[in-house]
Amino acid sequence: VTAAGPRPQPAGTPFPRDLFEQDASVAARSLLGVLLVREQDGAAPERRVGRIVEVEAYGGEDDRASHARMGPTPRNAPMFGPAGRAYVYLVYGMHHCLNVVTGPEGRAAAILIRALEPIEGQDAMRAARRPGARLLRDHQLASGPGNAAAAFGIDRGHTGLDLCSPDSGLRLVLPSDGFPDDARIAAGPRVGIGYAGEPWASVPWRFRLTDSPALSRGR
DNA sequence: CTAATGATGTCCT
DNA sequence: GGACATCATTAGA
Repeated sequence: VTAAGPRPQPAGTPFPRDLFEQDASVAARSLLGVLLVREQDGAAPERRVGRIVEVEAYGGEDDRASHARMGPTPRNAPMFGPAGRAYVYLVYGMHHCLNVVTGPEGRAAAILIRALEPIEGQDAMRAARRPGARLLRDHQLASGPGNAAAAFGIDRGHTGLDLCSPDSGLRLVLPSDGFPDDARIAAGPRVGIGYAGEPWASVPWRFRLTDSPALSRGR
């Protein structure tokens, strides 16, 4: 993964997959500032674009907070697959969460997308949220993992999709104005995984752009 | 503003 | 049967 800074981004350029072929915690940090693009679908005629502002890294069988902690299962199988693909799961029976698979094939790891700052297609995002949430400000449309997936119309049908391919209807795009400064990035413990015990409950694998208004509630 | 709680499906024990 | 990588709503200070 190369230097930050302005770069032209011709249409049809694939996202650099090698970014996801390193440790999940390193890759997660590098995902901050990257754009998630969802092409229009039947229900949402607008293109939707969001900047990733909050992520969490999850490891393999050793990470007691990871879905991969029990080894391969039908649900977590995508985590053991090739890097750069989507792993989407359902939490609490109703919310979808989008992850980017990292690491070499056979080694489970993934990055949870926890919050996005809407850049384009805010109306489509609002329409995709549950009825009660449609009076929100733009920066709240995708703040939180369940909210982000809902705003982009993501569900388990997207699992396995190659997020690095320019042909995918859901894909990643490098930021046209470069990666954010380290000074804007903060790390802290992951949310909602107290059951994992130490050191997993405290390891600082949640990364966020501190000055973004679109962060999730549990800072 | 914070705290409590119900919704709801899938996976693991 | 219990727990869950959560969210929206309601109740209370």
